[in-house]
Amino acid sequence: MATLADVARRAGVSTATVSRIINNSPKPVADALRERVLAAVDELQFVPNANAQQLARAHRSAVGVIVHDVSDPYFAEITRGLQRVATDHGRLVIICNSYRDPERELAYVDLLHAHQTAAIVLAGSGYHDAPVTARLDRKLRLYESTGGRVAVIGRHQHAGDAIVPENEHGAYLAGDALYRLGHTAIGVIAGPRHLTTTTDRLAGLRRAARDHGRRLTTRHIEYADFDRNGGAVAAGALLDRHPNLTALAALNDSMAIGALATLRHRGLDVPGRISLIGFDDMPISVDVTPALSTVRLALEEIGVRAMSLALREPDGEGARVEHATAQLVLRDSTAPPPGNGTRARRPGTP
Amino acid sequence: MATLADVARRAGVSTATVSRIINNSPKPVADALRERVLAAVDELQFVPNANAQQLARAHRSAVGVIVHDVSDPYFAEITRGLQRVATDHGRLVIICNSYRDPERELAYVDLLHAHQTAAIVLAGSGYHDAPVTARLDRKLRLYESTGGRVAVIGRHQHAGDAIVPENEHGAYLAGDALYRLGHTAIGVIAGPRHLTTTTDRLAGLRRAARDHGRRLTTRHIEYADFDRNGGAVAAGALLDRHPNLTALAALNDSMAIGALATLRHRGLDVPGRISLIGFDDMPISVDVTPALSTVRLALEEIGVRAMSLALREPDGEGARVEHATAQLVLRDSTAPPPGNGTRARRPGTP
DNA sequence: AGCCTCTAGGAAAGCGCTTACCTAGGAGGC
DNA sequence: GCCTCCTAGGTAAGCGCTTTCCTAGAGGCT
Repeated sequence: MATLADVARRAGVSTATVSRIINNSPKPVADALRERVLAAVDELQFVPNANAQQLARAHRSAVGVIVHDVSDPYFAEITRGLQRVATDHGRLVIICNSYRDPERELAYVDLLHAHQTAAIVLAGSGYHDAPVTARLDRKLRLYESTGGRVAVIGRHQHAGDAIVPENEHGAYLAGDALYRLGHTAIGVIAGPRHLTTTTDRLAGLRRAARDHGRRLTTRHIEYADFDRNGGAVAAGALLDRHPNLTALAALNDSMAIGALATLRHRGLDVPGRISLIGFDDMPISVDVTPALSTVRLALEEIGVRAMSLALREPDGEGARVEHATAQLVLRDSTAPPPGNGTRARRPGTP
Repeated sequence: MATLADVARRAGVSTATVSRIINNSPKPVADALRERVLAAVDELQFVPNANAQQLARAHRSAVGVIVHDVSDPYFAEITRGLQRVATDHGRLVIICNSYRDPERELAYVDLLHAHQTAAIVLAGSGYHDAPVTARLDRKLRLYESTGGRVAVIGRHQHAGDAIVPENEHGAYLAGDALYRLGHTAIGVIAGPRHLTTTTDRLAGLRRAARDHGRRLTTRHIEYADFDRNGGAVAAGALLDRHPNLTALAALNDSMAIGALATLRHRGLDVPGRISLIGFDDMPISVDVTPALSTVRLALEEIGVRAMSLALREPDGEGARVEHATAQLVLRDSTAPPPGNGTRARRPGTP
């Protein structure tokens, strides 16, 4: 493996000169020399050792991203936004999947810290687990104290800047839409209990119920994994328990799509017999049949904004918190309950 | 930022001892010392500088993954497999999106090389661009010559081990199935011309046509981007050109789903009026209506196998090439053409 | 012609770690 | 009781770069 010194020897110059040339530093270098060095670099197929560069240089460059799971479309979208901005700034992105395991998340923070990344973006729900949260917080602060930048997506606590999606408000919108359509027997397909996203969205649904003079009982809520299969299973459980449900609200689109499969399987027409609404507005949600009513979170844009925060120069004004708006998107999976005279309300896709 | 030396000073020992303790090297250390050091590490919140470690250490640890786009479900699935194996081996994965740009791919190979990753996994179609391919090849070989391991997915050329999906064979199966159902007017929604995956799959379709005494004319092929929108546009173009098509073969599922949207939009019943078949069997393909007939590639497994290759000890027997089998999955989007007496053949989902 | 000022390029000191090699002291053998 | 052999721990030489500081020579000025 060729080193800087090899190149220098080959070109008959000092390592300092080679270094200046390959990093095209402002220091002027004679053209003849420059060419000789470049030729040597080429002949030796020299690739500078990035670890050595990082060590010797003061500034940091790469940025780390910790998400629950990139292969989940929700995070895939966010990640796309994160990447775009990072790439535009010439930054390398290191993506880490925590698979919703807080311990792994902690380990990754250490790891990114150790690798001297310029920033860490933490995307995904927080946990209802005080000790873990506190530990995370400490690590993040420590990282910040060494000059690292932190941006979190979707959690309130912790250090650094934050993008917080309107989870409560969005869920309120979804619930409100269902009640307005005339539904009274609504089942909720919730995510894992220990995730704050679950409780935030549930809270919105509860508030909508209250506003319509109803209450969401625990027996109408089924907790499951935030994925397709979780949704399928939860829908089944809910239906077994309350055969007369006329609407299902899923706390994300993946679960809603799973629920849709269960409903289809059981021969329940959507939205004729039962309405279904999701959350997130994943790209695929328009392609299922019926097209899914949902709450839109501009996922890619959230990524873009988060990375912009992570890359901004700290202005000494402390952490910045931005909200990401949620927006109701009524498509074809919601309608008035059967037997309700109200005429179908189908604003369609905007 | 605390360094090893700070910890050593604090604990009143040498840096060598601290290093040994935090890396729990085999060298024995008295318990009293170990505790003192660990306490110091804790008090100082010491996080070792990974760059310095990498530089000083001989062995490499992280592995780099270059994919076209993680947010594309095809790559998301593969990546999931890659990650799982890497994590099981305690390796950090660095994911890089090339966004199908060969130049960016080249740059990422350099970058991963520079960062001294232990292996590079390159996933995604190759390019019909000899100069670029040659450059990539050279870079990869250079990387290998410095001890890096290389594994590629879905391309024939290049250095290192390879997993090659049966693109030609899979497409043959799809085409064959359509012809057997009695279709004669088949339109093909192809990916970008310069990708080898496109030409490989097209070749399979061509062979199927030949075997059934037909020919695939260029006018029956529409090239587009390998994504949902590409499929939607291409389907429209094809239908405009040949209104009597009774079947559409898309070269991947994303395009097929886009095509489905166009067909729905135009009021063409699938599969009653027109059949549709995809390729890849993405998880979402069962959830669209009608459920998509397709060719299954065990994506996650491909990722698992690729990472296993990348992490294996080179055995001196040279590059290993493994094939990933393609398997026909007939679901609800394919049927005999309208007016054909043959009774519907619907093996359903396995 | 002599002196001063620039400028291009080199020497060398780190960056924060790992590890081969060395040393001092204690245990054990005779 | 002295010598040898371990062993726990320390010393210091790198790993491959960047960058500060320095030097030598060229050119300009009077």
